[in-house]
Amino acid sequence: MTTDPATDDRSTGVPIRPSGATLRDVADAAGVSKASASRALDPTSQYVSSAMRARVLDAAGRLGYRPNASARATTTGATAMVAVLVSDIRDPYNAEIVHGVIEQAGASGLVATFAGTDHAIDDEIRVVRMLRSLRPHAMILTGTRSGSTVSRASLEEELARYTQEGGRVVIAGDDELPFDTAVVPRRRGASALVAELFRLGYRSPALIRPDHDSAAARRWEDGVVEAAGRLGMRIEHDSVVRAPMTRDGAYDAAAGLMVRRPEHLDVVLAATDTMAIGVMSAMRDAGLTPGTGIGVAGFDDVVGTEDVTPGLTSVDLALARVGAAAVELALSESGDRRRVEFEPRVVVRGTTPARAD
Amino acid sequence: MTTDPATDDRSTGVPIRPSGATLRDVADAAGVSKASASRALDPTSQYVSSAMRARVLDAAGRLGYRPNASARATTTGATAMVAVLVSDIRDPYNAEIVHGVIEQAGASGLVATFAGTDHAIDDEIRVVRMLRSLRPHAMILTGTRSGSTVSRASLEEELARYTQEGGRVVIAGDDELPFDTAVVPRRRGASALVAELFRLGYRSPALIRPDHDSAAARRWEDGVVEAAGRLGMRIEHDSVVRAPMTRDGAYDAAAGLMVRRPEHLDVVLAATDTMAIGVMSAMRDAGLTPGTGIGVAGFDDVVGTEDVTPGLTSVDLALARVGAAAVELALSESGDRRRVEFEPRVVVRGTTPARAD
DNA sequence: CTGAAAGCGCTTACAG
DNA sequence: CTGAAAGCGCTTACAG
Repeated sequence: MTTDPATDDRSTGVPIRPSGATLRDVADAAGVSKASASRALDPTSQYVSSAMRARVLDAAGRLGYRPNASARATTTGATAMVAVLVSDIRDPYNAEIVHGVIEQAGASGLVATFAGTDHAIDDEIRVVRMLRSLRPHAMILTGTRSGSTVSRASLEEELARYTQEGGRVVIAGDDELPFDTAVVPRRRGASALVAELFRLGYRSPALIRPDHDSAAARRWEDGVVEAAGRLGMRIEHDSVVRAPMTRDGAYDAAAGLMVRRPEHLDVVLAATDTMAIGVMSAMRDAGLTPGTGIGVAGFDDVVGTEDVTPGLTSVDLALARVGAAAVELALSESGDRRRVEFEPRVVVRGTTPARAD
Repeated sequence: MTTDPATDDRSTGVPIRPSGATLRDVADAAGVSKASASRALDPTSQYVSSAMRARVLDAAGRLGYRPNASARATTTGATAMVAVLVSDIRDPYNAEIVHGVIEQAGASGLVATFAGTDHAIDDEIRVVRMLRSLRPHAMILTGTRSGSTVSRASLEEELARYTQEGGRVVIAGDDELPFDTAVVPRRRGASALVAELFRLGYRSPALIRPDHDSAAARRWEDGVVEAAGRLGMRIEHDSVVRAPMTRDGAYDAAAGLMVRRPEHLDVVLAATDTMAIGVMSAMRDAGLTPGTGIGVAGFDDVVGTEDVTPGLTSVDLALARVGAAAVELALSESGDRRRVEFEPRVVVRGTTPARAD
């Protein structure tokens, strides 16, 4: 499906529509020129008599006038829009970021447009090409992407073209493409979690991590290991277990861990909340109560962890704020590449009470 | 925050952008007129010599030309876009529908735009007004909405204005606004579930339903009751329990139910999968195994029910297809109000084995 | 099959 | 403070 870059995408069978009231109509109804009507409708325009503005506003209201954004955009050169490329909107992680984008875009008077890319870089290239037509102020890339090095180069090239046209590109997620980035603070969050657990008296963690090697999983593990090393906590080699990134995968891994029970083990860290819930079940089925004796902590705080008992300690990555920050980056000028990262918030709940000793 | 309908929303501080190659540039590079270039780029245009088309396509490719969608839209009158109003994208139920919309829109050569409305009708009115500026081909409303009767009337009025301009309005969800609707088959799905359970030998269900009176909850209960009545299954009065729509809410309700244990109870139906998972926990904690003796069934099949053991019987509402169908409704002509509804799919898993008797 | 011209609905210098 | 005019980048009859 190699689309010729020059091929057009007109005529999708979409019918032409009649339009509503136009600036001309408003001007006529108010008895002024189009130019004046345009100025009266622009809240930032200075030189307009309030009498005329009132007349124009009144006429516009009566006619239900809405400015034609396309016409405006062909005049001004760009659409008041940010385009978001998201791998899969059904992933709650992405949905949270997207939510932040929508909110912030709305607050900034922009509309947000989305295109799915199904994790494939080749898809993204196609989508970027399509979106360039809309002349959005910015494109925001979120979610993970996988593809060959060649594809990656083509994607960067297509994005570069877009920036040469004056567009802005912002990444919301991992810091791996050469553009402004609103970072999802995985590494920092994992470190903060470990530091907090240390403060609560925990000393010997086990890790349940996904068995695939995603950037996300790697950053979580890096953060954990970094903080543990710094604080002098020991992570035994056999206390790092790989498992499928599901509740059941983590259940099995944790069940095995509970049988072996490494000597000083006092807390199990799972790479996601969903996995942590599997860990809790495995502990229960092994006759243990999470938080009593051995603690449990998750990561991401995006699924309904408030629903489990006892409450699951986790890390809030402020994903909605990441999305909002991406929009802000897109709207502010910049000379060189920028990077914003929020402080993640460790949320201590019942699964990691302070240890008595 | 009553926005004057006539007030403009220009000048959000968004900078003007330079643009890329233009049709003029392509025409010049190919040595033809703008008109010819335009036709050559239009795959449906008949009267173009293939020699010229080749030259133009080549030039466009070299220049990285992308047609300006805004200019095209001001010429043709409408944007190749569907606008989706969604109450909260973080709700997996909505995310699934939205996913279907994005896919189908992409396949139809349209882009999809989203605006959040936070469940409030007044918000939706504001958003519809804003979106009208974009002249999208259609607006798709999804998710639940709450608001006064007055607000509801204003919303319908604003939407009517939009349809008068030639726009199309489609609902993806419950059948309660006077527009084309892609129905989420809750009622039908609940009936089908009960029929299937009947076939498997179940005769005495208990119901755990949300304690608030949403349209969704009502439709589920209606479907259950209808099928049960039709099949001669009895639902005892004290076997319908209201509970908060969370795992824990359902847990408590089910725990109470297990203590009382209505005489012939053989299956517990929960209004959502999340609630069903709470029911399963309560049963376990009461020393029972879900599916052995008493069955459990959820609804929606949207959360990761494949992760629980035994697998949870549920109903797949085909939400992505609902989203896709909404786009299709938006693109096809219609005289009067239409309504499409898919057959939901009952997914039988380990929690409801066939009963021996 | 191809080109010159008009027009879509707006905004923005440029003159008053 | 107000208006006439030009221009944004396209598409589409209308003549060749």
